[in-house]
Amino acid sequence: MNTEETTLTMENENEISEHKEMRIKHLQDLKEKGINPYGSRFAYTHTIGEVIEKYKNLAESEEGEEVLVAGRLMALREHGKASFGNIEDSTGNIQVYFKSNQVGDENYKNLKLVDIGDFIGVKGKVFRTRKGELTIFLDSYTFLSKALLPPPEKFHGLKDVEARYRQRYVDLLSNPDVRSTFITRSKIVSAIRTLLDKKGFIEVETPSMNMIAGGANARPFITHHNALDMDLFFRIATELHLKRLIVGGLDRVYEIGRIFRNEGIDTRHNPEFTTMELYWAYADYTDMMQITEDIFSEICENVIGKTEVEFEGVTYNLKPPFRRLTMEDAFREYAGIEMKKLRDLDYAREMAQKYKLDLSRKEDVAYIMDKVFGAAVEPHLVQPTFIIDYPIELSPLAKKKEDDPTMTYRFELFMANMEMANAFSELNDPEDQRERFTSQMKKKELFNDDEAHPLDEDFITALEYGMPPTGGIGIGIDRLIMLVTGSPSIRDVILFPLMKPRD
RNA sequence: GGGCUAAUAGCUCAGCUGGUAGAGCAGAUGACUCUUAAUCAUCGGGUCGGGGGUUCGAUUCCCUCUUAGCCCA
Repeated sequence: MNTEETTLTMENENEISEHKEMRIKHLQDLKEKGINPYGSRFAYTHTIGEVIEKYKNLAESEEGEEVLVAGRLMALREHGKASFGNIEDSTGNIQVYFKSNQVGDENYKNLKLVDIGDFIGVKGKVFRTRKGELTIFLDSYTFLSKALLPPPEKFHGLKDVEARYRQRYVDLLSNPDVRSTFITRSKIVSAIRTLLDKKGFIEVETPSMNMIAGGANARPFITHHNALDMDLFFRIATELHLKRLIVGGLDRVYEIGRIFRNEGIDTRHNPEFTTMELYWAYADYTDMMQITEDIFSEICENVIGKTEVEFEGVTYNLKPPFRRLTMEDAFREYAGIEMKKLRDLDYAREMAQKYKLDLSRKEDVAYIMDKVFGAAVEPHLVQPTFIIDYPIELSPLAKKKEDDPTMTYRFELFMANMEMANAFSELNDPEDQRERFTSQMKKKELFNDDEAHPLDEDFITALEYGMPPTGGIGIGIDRLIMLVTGSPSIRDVILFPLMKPRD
């Protein structure tokens, strides 16, 4: 397609903005001059960050070596026959100095065809201006790519929340803080891997699409395989496959994986999110508390250099040990409720009413207990707290307690009123597991509960081959990142959060 | 699911009790060879989220839809 056709297509599609029109004109002018606006490989000698680091002590009288640097032009200040600009790459932002009698008259005139947002490659010596700004004194510059659309306002950046999520590329290119959040995200995930690898765990990958979506109580997404003419479910957890691997003799495994839950969207929920699940043979849930403390504190220490994080105006201390509180004690301490009495349906209903809970869908005692806990206790769980020992009905995959078969060896970690982790001593008795699944199925029938755990026959078969006693944990990675980066919404830590289409 | 709020130039935002819109940045043209939110002069840029209603007249008032944010369940 030649230039004229390109322009026509663009103009026909929608009304073209003044800015875009001008930039297309610059593009054409460049082509007419025989300059390719979309260049190719540029062999830079330094990243911008490297130049800044290398010459941070350069004195005003000194002159550095010649460097080649590439980046996006973020600002241009013209002064007749000399101009200052700023170019930026992922490592930093540096000033460049175009001077007519240095780059040559023709090249200097072509600067008119450079727009803010364009990518250029530059060559020149590093020096420091009279005002002390580290600057590259350009001998030449090259066009690397044209930006047909202008970047957002240089001072405020892109503020519109909706636009930031929908067009994350614009958000990223104009807001350095946003880039920094996602770089931190990457560092956190990487630090988790390093820590677990050091502890002898191996990272594995298990299927995202399955015939059965198990490992949690949640509604799955459904998809369809055409060649097999078969419906499949996207995973809602990685648990059941990872435990199969424990059966198979991989004694320490983890997976950092995307999971999908067909539920509402708010500041703490995105339909797809990332969990780290870990299973450790011959360990139990007390070991899981230990490793949770290790992960949270070490990750903080490694990534932000301290074990205190600021989130929504509150300082959280992630230095171990975290407080440990049984669910029973938590009910008593924060709500004055005797948990055992909640097993009485009338009393449970009474409490549900007290906390104005909607019971239209499910009426079973365990469900109410869970909801009452959420309403009466969770708001009090600010600093990191392990809530220990959960009722058996809420924990179909956890081992029951030896001294109380109505309870399981399970804990959840709460912090900032968010559930951050969920762990248990894994149920490894296949007969017990079958009973748990069966009672979940009954719940499904009785209460039309579409979040009840499905029966996974193959998983029971795996347990029949024998699974060692095992401790397992799942950690919500997105929420961990929210905490560490101080991001109030999960959408701030997911690059491309799910958005409803416009219109 | 319910309530509240928001949507105005490419971006950030003003716009009073209704009289068809302004600024800054960005852009164009010109001046300027050490500026850095450069400066100065001139100029262009808007289906005021979509649809409907009230009115002589609606960005403004009413209804409705869409999207987003916050709070509640």
